[in-house]
Amino acid sequence: MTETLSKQYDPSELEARWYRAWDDRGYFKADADREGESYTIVIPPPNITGVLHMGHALNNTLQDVLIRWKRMQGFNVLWLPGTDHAGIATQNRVEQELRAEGLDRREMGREAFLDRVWGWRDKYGGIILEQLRKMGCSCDWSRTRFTLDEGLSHAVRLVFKRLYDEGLIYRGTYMVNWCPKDQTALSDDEVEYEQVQGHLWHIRYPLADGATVGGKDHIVVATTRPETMLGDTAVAMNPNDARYACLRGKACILPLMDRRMPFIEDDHVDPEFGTGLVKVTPAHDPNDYEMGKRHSLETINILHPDGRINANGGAYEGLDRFEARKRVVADLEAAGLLEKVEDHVHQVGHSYRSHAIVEPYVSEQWFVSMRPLVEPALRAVEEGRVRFVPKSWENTYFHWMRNVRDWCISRQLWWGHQIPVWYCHDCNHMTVIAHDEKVERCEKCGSGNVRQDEDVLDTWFSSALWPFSTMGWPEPTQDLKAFYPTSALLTAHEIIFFWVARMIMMGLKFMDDVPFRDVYIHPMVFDEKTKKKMSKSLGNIIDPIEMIEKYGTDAMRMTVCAYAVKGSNLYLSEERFAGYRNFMNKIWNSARFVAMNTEDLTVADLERGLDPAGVRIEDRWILDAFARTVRTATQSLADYEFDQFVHHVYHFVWGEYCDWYLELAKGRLYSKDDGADESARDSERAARRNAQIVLVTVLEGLCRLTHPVIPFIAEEIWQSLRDRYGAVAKGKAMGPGDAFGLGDAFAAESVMVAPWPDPALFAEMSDEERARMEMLMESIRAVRKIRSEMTVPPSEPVDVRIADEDAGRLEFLRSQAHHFEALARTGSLSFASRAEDGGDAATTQGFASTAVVGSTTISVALPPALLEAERDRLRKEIEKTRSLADRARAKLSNASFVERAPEKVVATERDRLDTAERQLAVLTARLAELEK
RNA sequence: GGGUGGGUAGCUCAGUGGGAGAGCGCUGCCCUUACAAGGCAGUGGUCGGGGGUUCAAAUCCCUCCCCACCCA
Repeated sequence: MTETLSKQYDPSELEARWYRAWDDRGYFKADADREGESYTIVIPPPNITGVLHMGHALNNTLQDVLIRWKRMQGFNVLWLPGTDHAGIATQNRVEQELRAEGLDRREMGREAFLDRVWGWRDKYGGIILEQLRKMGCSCDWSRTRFTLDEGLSHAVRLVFKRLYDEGLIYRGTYMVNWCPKDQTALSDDEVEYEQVQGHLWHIRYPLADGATVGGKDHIVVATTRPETMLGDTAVAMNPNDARYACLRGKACILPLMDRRMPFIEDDHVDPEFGTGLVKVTPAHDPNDYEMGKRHSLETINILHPDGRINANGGAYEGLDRFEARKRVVADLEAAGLLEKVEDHVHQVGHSYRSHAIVEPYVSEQWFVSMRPLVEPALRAVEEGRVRFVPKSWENTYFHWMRNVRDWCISRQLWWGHQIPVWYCHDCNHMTVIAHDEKVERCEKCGSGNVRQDEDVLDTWFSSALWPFSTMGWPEPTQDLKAFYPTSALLTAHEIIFFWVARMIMMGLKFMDDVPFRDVYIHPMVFDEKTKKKMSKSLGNIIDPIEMIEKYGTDAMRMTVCAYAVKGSNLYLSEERFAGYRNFMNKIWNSARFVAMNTEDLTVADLERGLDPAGVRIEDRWILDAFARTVRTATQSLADYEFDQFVHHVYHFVWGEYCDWYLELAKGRLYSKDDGADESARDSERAARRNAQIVLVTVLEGLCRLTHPVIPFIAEEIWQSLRDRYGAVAKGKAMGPGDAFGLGDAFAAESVMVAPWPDPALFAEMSDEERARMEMLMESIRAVRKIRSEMTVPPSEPVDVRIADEDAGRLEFLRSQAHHFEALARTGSLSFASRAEDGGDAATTQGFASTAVVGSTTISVALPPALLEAERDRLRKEIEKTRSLADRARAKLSNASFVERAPEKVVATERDRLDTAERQLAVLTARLAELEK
């Protein structure tokens, strides 16, 4: 498809092209009839009102990484996408539009309004799914679901009916959280508590019938919401509070309302708080509501549903609750009844949707009885049938589950699943049905005088069914059989209560099995500069689409994976994205390098494989490093350690493949086969071919390994390789013992459906050999370091002498002389078997700078002018080495260390001391010479 | 008030009993024919404070301080 890789890495062009190709070829589609183990994820359905933010980008990238990885591993994969109708948010959005047009939903009626919302949804509700495509998400779009789809709505009604029939759903008048702005009830979880700087007003309530306490004719109560006094019906004290024992049986007069109220005694009153006396407002405070029930107090509701004071508020009728507060306080002050006002910081509940202050409000609502559902859901996690990752989130889950109250599920909205209950006006019977037909007659008395409940269900009620309602439940579909329970759920911790816990309950209740095996809780996205959660109102948003346009999708994906550290927040700034765009550029250019240097490499060459005679240590080293990278990186994915996966890949690509292997291979690649005799030319050609084979093999494997995170660039490069080497026979061994599986990989038409790289196909090297390779690299680095510290211009060759008493090491280094020339730009290179001979290198110029690598002494010839600089360098080096030696010596001279520490540790310490002392000897001797 | 997580390099974070690490940033040198979105080399840390256990503590225990989030 792609002939050559373009000079410039241009993400936007190739991303669009590949996404279309994958989609056209049907790679995203799951097949429920396929044999084999399945791997399933259902998407946390984004709201239709949403536009993609960084949290979505993270959430969906991680899901796509897992899905692409498992797909390559051969699992029968399903990633099921969809959206959530988001009752309050969507209704608000459309009402806003209406207001701008001077319209009101109540005037237009329910049906017309719902038409309008559906219209809005058809127009805007799919935006976020389009954005997921742009992110490269490999969802099965043919299975896209919406919580208000007919199938899912039927599931909702059926669940409602079954729970109702079992007595687990009930209707009743209770105190709920009320949002006066949206005029609807909210569940406990939909209330967010924010710290607010408020006041504590101390109010005098006169005692009735001329009574006194402590010489005063009034008592004092403290409150943060003075306007609620309009609904007070008692004053409470602790029964053990001796101070107020004399008030027993007495009464007081409620100011402004002139209401006579009893004193009651209740254990819940804290004698330490405030004056030890509390006003009791049963209609507007949850604690007072309970107290009111215990003492049979009158419950006086003083609020209209929109937050204005109603007729029970006397003179304050019609005022908004906040205006009423001001007026009540002013009037109390005027009457001399305001004892004092204190500043008071407290938590105030706000609606998580409208952000209006929530009122405790008594009304008739529908509830789900939680206790019977909680028990099995708790056990599922306790017994490990559902596993939280990181595990610590289990505590959050347990704590919530053990303290949960019944769930208020009715909402005074129109957009949503209307409650499937018909009330009979004649016999008061409730007819509850699951099918989607209008109920004409009461099922009990047959009366046609029936009316459906106006309200809709909490959006989370339908989300709770998502893992099975999306697969066709209650029908026994093939999808359910193949893909339920799902494998993993990925989400942020903020919806563990809203969603995760409820899915577990509903899954166990209606599917008789958990909805997912793993729950991976990923971090929340924060802004690196402000250290705050990204939010529109703070203006600290990083728009993922903008990042994609600037840096490419792959860079965006890799960035969020790199920072998806377990159990931590994710702090992002734009520079991070640029960093990983640079990484894409790096891979791109390494692929170009490979292409430019393998033009004469043929399919037959690859099939013939490595020529054993020409395999070099660096070839084995890079194959070994790649195998190890595959192992550790794969384990990282299995552990949901996306940051570690990125780290391993990054280090291999940049630090090993590019920085070292490509450089080490250049000598062979650039060699002109114009050698003296035929056999020399042949062996040079074989060596060159080996380097080419290794370059291509590792690059191909890298494409497969990185594909889950950076699918586009991986595919582009992989296809460019396949264009040239796709004909390599399947299962063909690539040389003695080196079956890299290249042919098997290219049997796939896309890297997306190619097999996951198998580290066992790459021969790993022994520890000794690896150490040898590392010694070579360290020696090269030692020369470079001296060059750099002595400011020798890069273009100027330096003469180097390498001395080692270990004949094996010396011989090895001698065999690598060409690498010193290429990577450290050495001029004349000589070898000596005695360390003292190192100084000979000086003969050419004036003196030599010395470095010690293990038992090897490396001497770099330098001009006399640098003599003093070298002395300084040596002194520093000696200082460092000496402190190392001292530390080791101190440990070893400690008798209890030698006695009690494991033998291995002691041996390591001895080695350390030996090495340091040997280095010291060489370095101090050199310094002494130079100081002569 | 209760709970959870955390405090390690300028920044973001790994590291959970045996010589303090990564990426980015920063400094110096270099347009060396894959890549200046680059190369080579380097700087940088009383591992929040104090105490303890241990031959040995960033790591385990106690205590204090600070931050974040959740719950009431």
